[in-house]
Amino acid sequence: MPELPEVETTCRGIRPYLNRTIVTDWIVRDPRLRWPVAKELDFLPTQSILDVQRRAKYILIHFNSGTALVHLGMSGSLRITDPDTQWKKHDHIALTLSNGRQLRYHDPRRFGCWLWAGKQPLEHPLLHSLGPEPIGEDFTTDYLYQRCRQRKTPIKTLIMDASTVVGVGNIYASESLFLARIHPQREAGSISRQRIDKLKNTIQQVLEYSITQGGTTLRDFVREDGSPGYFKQQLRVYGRENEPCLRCESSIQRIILGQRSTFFCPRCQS
DNA sequence: AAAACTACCTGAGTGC
DNA sequence: TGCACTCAGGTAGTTT
Repeated sequence: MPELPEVETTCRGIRPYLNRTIVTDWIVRDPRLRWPVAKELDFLPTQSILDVQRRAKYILIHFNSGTALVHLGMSGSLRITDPDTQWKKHDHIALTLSNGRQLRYHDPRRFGCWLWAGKQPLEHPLLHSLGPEPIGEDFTTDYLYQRCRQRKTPIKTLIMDASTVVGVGNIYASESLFLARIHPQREAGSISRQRIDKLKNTIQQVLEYSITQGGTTLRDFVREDGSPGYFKQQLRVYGRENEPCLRCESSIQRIILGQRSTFFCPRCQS
């Protein structure tokens, strides 16, 4: 499931192939994504690609006339291929480039999107009210502590809310809370500033380390060259229900929180 | 304002 | 082998 490290890995992977190329062809085999693929993208051929950036889990591809917003949803991936590579069942979109390569968008569950955001992409409705990047100077202990004040919501729900901080999905939320030794159901407003400081640091460490591993591959995620990410081997609680805690050997528990599976150690996390 | 919940989608896995 | 069913999850949008 693409979370921030997977999107960052994808961005870094495709950027060298896209920057300073010209779009020679734009192919949409199936426009039915979360929202229909934007019709403005039909004008991409002959345009130059200026840069590829990431904001939250959105990939921003900057062309001369504006920016495309690409989201991988839950099962999306982008690969660099040769144009004559056999299409796979859920390859929905392709962007052919002047360097002879092709960018392929694959998304079995079709929860992703390809939208047009014009010349001021950060003002697009999907981007303008997002919280700070977790790996960036705006995500401070004071900020996170203030966001928690008076909030009765479980801390896991709060850190997964993109208006608080972007990029922390279900996997990394469980992992960060384990490392910070905070119970996922703990009321956000009841946590001390010291533990919030610890949590802010563990969120950053987990995400940064996962990026060095190329992200986490559970099922679908592949890098731009088709290879998996290796952070799965580093997961301490996610997906380990009834397995021993790596710290105290208690049985890892799974609960449902905000409709999502949540893993934690009942002894280490209070 | 905040919290809780829904919808969107397909493949994998399970039980009969 | 096949059918019916559940589960997984990012996040915008709706309801309480």
